[in-house]
Amino acid sequence: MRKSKSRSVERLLRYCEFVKKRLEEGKSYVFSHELADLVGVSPAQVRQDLMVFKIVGTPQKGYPVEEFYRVLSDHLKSGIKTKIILVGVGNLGRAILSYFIKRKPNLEIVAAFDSDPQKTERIYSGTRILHISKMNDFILKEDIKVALITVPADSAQIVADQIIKAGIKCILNFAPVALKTPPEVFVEQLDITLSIEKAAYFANKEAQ
Amino acid sequence: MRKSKSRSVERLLRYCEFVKKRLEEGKSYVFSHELADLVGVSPAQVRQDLMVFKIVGTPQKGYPVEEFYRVLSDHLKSGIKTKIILVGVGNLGRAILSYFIKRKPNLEIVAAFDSDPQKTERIYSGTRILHISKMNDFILKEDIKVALITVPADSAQIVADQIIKAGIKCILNFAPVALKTPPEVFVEQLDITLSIEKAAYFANKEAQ
DNA sequence: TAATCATCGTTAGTTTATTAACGATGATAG
DNA sequence: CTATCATCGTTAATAAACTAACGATGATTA
Repeated sequence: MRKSKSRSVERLLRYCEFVKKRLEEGKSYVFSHELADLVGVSPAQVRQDLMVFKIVGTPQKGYPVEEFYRVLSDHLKSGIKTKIILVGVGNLGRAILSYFIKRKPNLEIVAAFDSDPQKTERIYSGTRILHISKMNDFILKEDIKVALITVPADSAQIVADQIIKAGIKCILNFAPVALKTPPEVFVEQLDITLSIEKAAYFANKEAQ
Repeated sequence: MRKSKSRSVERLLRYCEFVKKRLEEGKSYVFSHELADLVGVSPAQVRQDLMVFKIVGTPQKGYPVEEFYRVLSDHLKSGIKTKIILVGVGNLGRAILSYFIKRKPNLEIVAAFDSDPQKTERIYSGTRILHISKMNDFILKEDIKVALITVPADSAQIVADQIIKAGIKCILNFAPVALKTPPEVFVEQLDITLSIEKAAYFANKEAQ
């Protein structure tokens, strides 16, 4: 899948949340440089992002918050709640389950899966944990499109192949391997340990 | 800080780990396309990464694993264990503490900090949790250079300013705001919720 | 020995992402 | 009323990240 708009989508999601807050505060306008500060890019980048959506601002006033929010939330949020599954209830999987629960109203982790029978058929942080043998059916019946992979590195590709065959279209991969997937599947890599290692690397380099 | 080498550092860390495994398996050589598959780039990119370190391979055989590992680990890992602190012991902070513990032998989260006295002066997942008022001294005395920020969005900047003043050089920011920092400080943004939202966005777009 | 071929090192080119620049606008102040 | 000026929309330029391409190498096979 084209990652082309990937970064801009991140920004748009942030803009949207920020502008919603503005709206609730009763403010009518917002400037590009305020949004730029929020997400850490130049005002030019913000204006470019908004250009695509024909959100027009006026100099001296900025962008009208109400229209801004309406247009963006229309584009970004589908009316329905997006159902998500998590695969791999190890340390990281549990960490994410306990962190993410009810964090966003229109996103829900509806089930988690693991191959270890000791971990399954119970509830963790409000989420059902089922045996991996039930995963295919679940994805199909519940029409799940988004999955978080939190299995060890050497199982990640196997899991990915399996869930893609079952109908998953978007994967957040927390395992430290690159997944081979068909081009229409969106994959985002998110390796916390690697990020920490990288930070440590820069810290030690600076020191010299 | 120049993010220039940031992505290549990620790859080098992965190469290093992979090559170490190869070494333990008793294999003598590794090909660029094997490393490319591992990290999800082209073999050309891998060869370019290695060029910088003068790691030379031979056609038909590939790169010599032993020299490869020696050169890279020399460059990437400092001999000493890197000490890390975590600021903000909410859901996310606890999640990371419980996940990360003893994951990498030369990285250690040596303490966590929070402003809530109810959470402090105890141990969570093997990590001491101290009151935030002790943070400055701790950073100075223990010579900490790396910090994970897991506080809510509206406190993140305040925390960042404070720890940078105390001597922190590298920040992993899990809060959903861009931090304003001096150019010599390395900041990595890591917003799990945002990534999930983004995946949900693509899932819903695909559906149409 | 000679031909083949996978892979190497390196340079050039492409794509993606972001910033710079600049004329246009229209609110505000003199 | 006019001048000023912050900000807008848009295009051009720059920077970063990655891939393509190609001659060179040297192991393998005929």
